[in-house]
Amino acid sequence: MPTQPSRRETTHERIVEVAARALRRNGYAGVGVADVMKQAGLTHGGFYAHFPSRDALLAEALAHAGRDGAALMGRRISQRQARGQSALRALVESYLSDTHLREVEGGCVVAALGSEMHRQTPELQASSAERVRGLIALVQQTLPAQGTPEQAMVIASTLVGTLQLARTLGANAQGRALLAAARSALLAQYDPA
Amino acid sequence: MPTQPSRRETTHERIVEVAARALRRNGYAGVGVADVMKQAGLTHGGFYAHFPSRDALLAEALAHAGRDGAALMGRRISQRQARGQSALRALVESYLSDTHLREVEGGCVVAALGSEMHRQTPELQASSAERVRGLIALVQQTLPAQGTPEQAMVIASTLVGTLQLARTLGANAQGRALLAAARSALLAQYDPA
DNA sequence: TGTACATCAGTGAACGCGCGTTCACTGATGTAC
DNA sequence: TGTACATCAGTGAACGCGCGTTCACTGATGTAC
Repeated sequence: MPTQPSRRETTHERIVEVAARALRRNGYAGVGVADVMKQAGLTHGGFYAHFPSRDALLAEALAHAGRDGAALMGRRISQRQARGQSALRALVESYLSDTHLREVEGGCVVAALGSEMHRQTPELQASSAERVRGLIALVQQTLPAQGTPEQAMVIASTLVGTLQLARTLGANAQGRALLAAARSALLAQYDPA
Repeated sequence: MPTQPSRRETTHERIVEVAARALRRNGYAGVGVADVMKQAGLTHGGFYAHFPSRDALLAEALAHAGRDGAALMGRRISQRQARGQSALRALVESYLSDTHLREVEGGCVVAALGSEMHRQTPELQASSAERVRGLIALVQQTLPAQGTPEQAMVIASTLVGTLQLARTLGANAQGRALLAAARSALLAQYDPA
């Protein structure tokens, strides 16, 4: 059985969770040590008992955000599959939903940080590339057996690009029209049910 | 005939050009007043004779980057069309080229800033949305007459998402494979020549 | 069970640095006569 | 054409502020006996 986490571990985890949300909401530059600590109910002085540097926090937060977003997406896909949707349709409709459009801080980290990823330190870049491969793998899992890796890559790219452009246009008719267009195009091509 | 620009106007333009490149290379947070002025061959003190604030510079730089990227893409598309490619193929192969993968600071501003756009001030957001609509319009122009606005939206989203994910994977085999996958998928579907 | 002590998580003041912004000043350009 | 003056673009020192980081200290938790 797993030993129950110490107070220190609980706090550490809470800081990372807060940072993982701040990272998606505000971007890399928007994650401040004092701010994160305050949101975790602590003072900023204690930070360096948990992390050697702000960069180390970012690395943990990025990995956490990846797991977090994937877990949420996984739950939503399962719900839709339980209602009889194909795996691919469940993914496309979850990812390109109005909910995901608005919910940046709990959503897909690749969509939230896509254009900033290649500007980070080598460590963060490597971890970011891992997040991208994870998203492609998630898409691949929803494809039927004859689905190719190339198809998974293209679908993942379209999902990310659509969500970003829709967020830029805003959570209004324009943004929603963009989501709707991508949903029907993807489903028409890859899920002709 | 156009009056020739004053010294002041020439300098102003030079600052904006430098900022437009810095913006795409480093993101919004990576554009520093002192840095831009230095790259423009000036000292930072003179900045406020040209712009009321750093934000005002960002607004001009964003618009400039949009025109700049579109102009470059336009030239490349024309070159390819002159060699007999269809407009759509020319766009897809230019946008998803290895060159564009590496050339962030002179390339498409929507790809360079996509995930940061919705976090900016209302003025910058509005201008960013304009850049997105501009990209969609550019795609629309390359579609055959029966092409729909929805198709243009989806293609634009795929282009942006693919370029970002490829840049995150790196200018190596992985990144290039992603570009190649999207090129052939888009051409197979929308340009069955 | 109770007492004394060690360990540990967190506090809050202070630091150095970079950045946006301001401003008095300089040197060059242009204009009046 | 030449001189005197006004205008203007750019300089460089200085400012205030926020942020990452450090550190001496406190109060609570746990351990030894």
